[in-house]
Amino acid sequence: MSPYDPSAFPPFAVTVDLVVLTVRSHALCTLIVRRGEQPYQGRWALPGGFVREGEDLGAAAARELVEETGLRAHDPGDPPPLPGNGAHLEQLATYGAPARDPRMRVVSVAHLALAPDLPAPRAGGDANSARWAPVEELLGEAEPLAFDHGQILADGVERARSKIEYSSLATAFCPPEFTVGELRRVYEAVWGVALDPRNFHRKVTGTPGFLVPAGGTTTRQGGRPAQLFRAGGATLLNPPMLRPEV
Amino acid sequence: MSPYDPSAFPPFAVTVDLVVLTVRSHALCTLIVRRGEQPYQGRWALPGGFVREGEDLGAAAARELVEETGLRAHDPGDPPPLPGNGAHLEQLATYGAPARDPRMRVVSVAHLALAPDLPAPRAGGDANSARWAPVEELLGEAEPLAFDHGQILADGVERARSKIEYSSLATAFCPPEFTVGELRRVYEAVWGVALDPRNFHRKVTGTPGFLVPAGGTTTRQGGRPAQLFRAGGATLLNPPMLRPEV
DNA sequence: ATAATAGTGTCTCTCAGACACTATGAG
DNA sequence: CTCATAGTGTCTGAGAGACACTATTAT
Repeated sequence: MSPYDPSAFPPFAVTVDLVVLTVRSHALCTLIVRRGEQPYQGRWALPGGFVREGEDLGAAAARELVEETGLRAHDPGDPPPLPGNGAHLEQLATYGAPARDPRMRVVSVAHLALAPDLPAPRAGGDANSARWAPVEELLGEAEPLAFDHGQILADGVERARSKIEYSSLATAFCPPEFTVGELRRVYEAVWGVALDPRNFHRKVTGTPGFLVPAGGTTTRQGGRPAQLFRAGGATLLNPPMLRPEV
Repeated sequence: MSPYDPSAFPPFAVTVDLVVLTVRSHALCTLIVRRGEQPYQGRWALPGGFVREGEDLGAAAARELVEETGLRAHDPGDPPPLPGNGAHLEQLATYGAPARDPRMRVVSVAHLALAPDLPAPRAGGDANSARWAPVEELLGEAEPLAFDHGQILADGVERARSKIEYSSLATAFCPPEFTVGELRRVYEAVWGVALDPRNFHRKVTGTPGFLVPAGGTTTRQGGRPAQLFRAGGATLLNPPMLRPEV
């Protein structure tokens, strides 16, 4: 069969939706915006928008990320261009059920972004129209997100949970310089479990290339001053960090 | 920002492309078809086609799979509806670079299918227009696939290679009843390495729920008769099978 | 002083990798 | 017989989990 006949094909709208995850006060949170129009008017939804003509999918996701958060994305392999102001961005999955939008046929290419805590939502500058919400309460049945965004969020959270097992991606949730304890609290928040601080310390400092000493110390967590580290070049964790009770 | 304005959006064509993998005579192979029209006329490409109006993305991929191979797909969680005639099918990634098709804006939702060896290509019944090719030679630079299909194939192969580490997906390459040695040869072909038969045997038979005895034995590999097994209910392998030299 | 967090050392148990050895068929 | 593959047992070393213990700050 020939791949297609360019003169006859059904037209689709293509959008990108973003699952932006961060860790705020010991909880995994995601960015949601309030819909101003029908359908699902007034309901919370994931940020997103059209892919423009001549725009690549990843570029559209990066543009939306800047518009919604001010965060500049960098590709998985590259280091952050501006230290402390970069976010990890990767394609998640594509959602195209025929009736997922009641008005027309829309295919959405969802992307997953991981960011440190710093930025406050600034969609329209209105705190009532955008906020960080704990994923725990969004995935409950109380007030579901618009469209199929609940499913997209669940898929994004599961991707993040599994990927920090075997990669250094958890450092994307941290500021440029961070302590072992802060990194451990990221794992604990994302997985929702408690990890042994001693074993965690031995594991991450003993994996070559995972962490590199940044030189200083900090007491911002209280207690004995902790060494500061930067993310090392190693992107693959072998052997992986083990998620308890799986 | 509002997700979109339904009156003004650039139109896209949406297709599905298939990376169909199987193991033939100790080599990981993929299904390719010869293009009959411009662009890339006469070049080999991945099978694929338009998503129809009112058709879900996964349904379009399953339809293309039946058209190209006669294989019926089943969802990851479910057992094969017809024993021996099912293939694993899952979404891989979406490719939408603006110039990936010179004629118009096409977004392709690539899918990955894993199938046992049995079927012969039957696209148009013409052996010259469809064939199983070892991925090794397709990923070399000799005669690249049309469009960005070389990249799609590489991504699909990498997905398969990593996923059989921590899941029971390798059984999707096997007939409904298979021996431990046949399963081992699947791992060896997909990873391109040699595995110790004794340690492999101990690992897979010692993992609860991975394999269930089917009752009989076979000597189709020569040597001492081997027990036949079916894939068990366990889909997640914990601890995972380790890929050597990583 | 106490509380809090950082960091080290030590024990045990599981498991991967290496490999000797036995079992059972085909020729 | 030989050869091929199936299957079991045993040793060793790496590493995860549990947890005692010390170190260094704030209050």
